[in-house]
Amino acid sequence: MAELEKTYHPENVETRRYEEWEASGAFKPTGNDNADAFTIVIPPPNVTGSLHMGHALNNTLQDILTRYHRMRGAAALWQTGTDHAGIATQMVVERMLEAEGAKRTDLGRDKFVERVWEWKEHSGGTITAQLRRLGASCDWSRERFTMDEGLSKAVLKVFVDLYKQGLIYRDKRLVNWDPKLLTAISDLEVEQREIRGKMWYFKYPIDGQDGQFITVGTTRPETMLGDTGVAVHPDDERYQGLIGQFVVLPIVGRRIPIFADAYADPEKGSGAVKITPGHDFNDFEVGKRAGLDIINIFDANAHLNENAPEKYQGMERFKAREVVLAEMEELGLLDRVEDNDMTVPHGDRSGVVIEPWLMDQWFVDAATLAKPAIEAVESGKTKFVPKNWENTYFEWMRNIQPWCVSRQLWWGHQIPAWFGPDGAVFVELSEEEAQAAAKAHYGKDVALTRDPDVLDTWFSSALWPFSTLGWPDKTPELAKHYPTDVLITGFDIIFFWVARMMMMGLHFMGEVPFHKVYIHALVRDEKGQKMSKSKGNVMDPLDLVEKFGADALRFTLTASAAQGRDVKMSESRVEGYRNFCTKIWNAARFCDMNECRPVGGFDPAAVNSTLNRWIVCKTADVEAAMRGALEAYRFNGAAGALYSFTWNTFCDWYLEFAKPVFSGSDEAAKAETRATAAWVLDQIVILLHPIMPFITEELWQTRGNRAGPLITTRWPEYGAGLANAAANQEMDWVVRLISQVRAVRAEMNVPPAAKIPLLLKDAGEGARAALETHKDLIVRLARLDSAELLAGTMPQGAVQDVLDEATLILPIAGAIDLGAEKSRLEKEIAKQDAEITRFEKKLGNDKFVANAPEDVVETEREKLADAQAVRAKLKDALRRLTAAA
RNA sequence: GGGCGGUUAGCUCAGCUGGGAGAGCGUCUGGUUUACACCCAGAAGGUCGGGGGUUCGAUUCCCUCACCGCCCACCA
Repeated sequence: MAELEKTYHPENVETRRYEEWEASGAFKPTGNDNADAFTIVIPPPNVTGSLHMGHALNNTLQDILTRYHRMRGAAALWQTGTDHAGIATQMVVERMLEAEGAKRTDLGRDKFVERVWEWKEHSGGTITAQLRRLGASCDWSRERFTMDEGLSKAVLKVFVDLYKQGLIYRDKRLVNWDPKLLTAISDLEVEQREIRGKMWYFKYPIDGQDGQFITVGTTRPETMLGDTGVAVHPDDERYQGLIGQFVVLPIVGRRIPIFADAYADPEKGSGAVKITPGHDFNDFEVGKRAGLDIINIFDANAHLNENAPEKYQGMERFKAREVVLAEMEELGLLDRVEDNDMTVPHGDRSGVVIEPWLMDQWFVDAATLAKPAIEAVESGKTKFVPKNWENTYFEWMRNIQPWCVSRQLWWGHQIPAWFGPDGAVFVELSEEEAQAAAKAHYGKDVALTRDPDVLDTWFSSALWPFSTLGWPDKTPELAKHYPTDVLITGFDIIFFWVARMMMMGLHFMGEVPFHKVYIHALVRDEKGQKMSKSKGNVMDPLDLVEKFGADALRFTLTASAAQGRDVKMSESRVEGYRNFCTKIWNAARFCDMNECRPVGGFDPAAVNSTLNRWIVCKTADVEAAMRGALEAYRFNGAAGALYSFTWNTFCDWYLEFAKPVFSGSDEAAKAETRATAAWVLDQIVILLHPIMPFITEELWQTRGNRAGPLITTRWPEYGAGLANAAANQEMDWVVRLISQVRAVRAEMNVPPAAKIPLLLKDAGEGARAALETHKDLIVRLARLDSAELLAGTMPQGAVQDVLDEATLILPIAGAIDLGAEKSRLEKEIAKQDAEITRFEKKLGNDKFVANAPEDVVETEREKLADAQAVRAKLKDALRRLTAAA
């Protein structure tokens, strides 16, 4: 056994252990061919990205589940890869070109895309290296990229199939146009920002009635150049006489109708509203109803185009606003100005104001695809954890809009659509097939032009759970690992990603892509602020890894990951869990020093001493707690149970009690305690491994001759031992432990209720020496009267078990208020009475027995029997207590 | 306008099915005893946001108010 250093140094361990794991193929799901599959697909990080705290949390949780299920014997696959991140990546490379004094358009499409690939090869691996540093045990041999050959094939097939099924179509409608990035974006990529703006009221002269005006309000004066009508509410008394008349649009001189439409709200503004169908989503609908002209006044850069009066042509939109206002004022047509709080759409990548712009784009019929995806969650085929996110999902899915999937970018999957000379479109898997289709259509070969647009990045992400497993080919991986077990992600991409994977998975695979969706919260700084570069409060997970080790960071994130709560990170907490690593390390050192070595064939159920029986029982408890917590996705619960068991139960109590045994002369007790201590430490190492893989692997391998590394050690063999250990424990250990405590006290001349300072003052020489030697333990013993024991150190659910033994414990401990105990017992009995009545009533209800599922009824019967048994025990205890008193 | 979440010790937060008010950090006291000062022992500190209800019993369930945060929609 190698001698352990005094403190644990993660920097000497983590990278080395990780490389060993990866090189040995430990991350591949090949451990057990007959095993059940356990599958997680990673939310593919942007290839341009670097690891932030959200990634660290997200991937730690995935790794915990993967390692946990792998150790439990599953063929665990954590499918990894990265996303091509269309706009983000294109922007990065464009900025690089700018620095070289070049422009994307100078290079041309092919050369540019080549540059992006080059960039990806050189710099795209940052995030995957960082994930390794964190300890992520994903199967790198299966790493995919959304633009690699296989995934691109999947994208093409999905697009073509959906097109031929009528679920993708080309349409001319208003889209969100980003005038900086020069592309359309989807509704989700539009971010509404609060702006303190103004409302300007314009007077529009009525045609043919000098001096008569109708006043309209607007927050965007420049759009008046594209007005083609003025709407008033059909019932609005004020304007009845004007309906059907015309106004002469100032500056432009266009004659446009005043018409009735319920869209105009008499309560708002002047009650009359200018209609600009070309540049406002609502106005577009109103204009369509009223048959208004649609005039587009902007070019792609949101500068005024040839449809605007000459002096405005080429003018930038906000400049045009000023000029319009000045001109209107000069004309005496600016009625008034008011402050107006409003939200203005901005591009989430570019940050500029989004312009509604009329153009041809490709759309996915999301409403049709959403139906089965809604049903799957309604029926529980896919469940969200925490469940309340299902509301968010339903809300969005039930009101889903067509998804604009075409982007005017160069980096991405180019849309497989070709146009003929007359604009007819041919959507096929390849140019050859498109040519063939065109020939069939035209009766001759024609020149085709491919649509230059690419697909929204999220289009390929939507296929991730099956495309990464080989689809459209029928691979063994696809058969074994789809549907995946659980998706772990943040709430911010429920719409972008989760919902779309549900739609695509159900449509193309006929099954949900995952059975569970675990939604974790955002990682914030310690004050609860969202981390952002501009606030300067960003914590780099890699800095924390450097400083405290990956295990400490992982444990911190895990312990903070309470359901439905934001995770607040603070360095002091990471430091605390670094200390926890040291604590474990030193417990192992202590065990080594005392020759506690793993004993082959050790049977935890066969130990004899009270101390050892107790710790074995507690170990079984913590294993059950950890397993239960993980299976309910209560990561913090698992971390908390292991933390307090390791530190408080094992180190503070068990090892302290073990010291007198080790220094004593009872060789048999010594041997058993050594073996037990070694076994418990092994259990701690095993149980902690999913959360803290590095230190546990290091301890596992340095603390004895092992058949293999911990990561590939299978858990069930240990789990069986634990179940056995728990089952064979007698429940009188509390009493026996108290007896032992009393014996130790007696040996040391320590009166049970003594206070330490008093003892020090009054103790005789022998006692003083004992006190000096064993002070910490004695302080603990002094604290450990039966009340403490009752409250703190019992196995779970033990209140009632101990009450059963109350009459035995009470006289021994002698420190308990008998009256209080009596009333407590009486209360417990009353509670059981109530329970019994409730169950009896329920089981006496014929309708319930007849209609409820059998197992439910059976459970109720069991509960009744339990309650009756507990009540009998309580009664007995009460009787004995009364007798004793 | 619709929806979701939060309000527990000085700070950051746990508290799963109603019965003990908790952890870490910080503060104070005492300790370097051969696992650990990244430690040990001990202490102080909370009317679990306000009010009402259900219950033998509410931090926990229901209603309501206040404040904070987030998401969606709308915005002439």
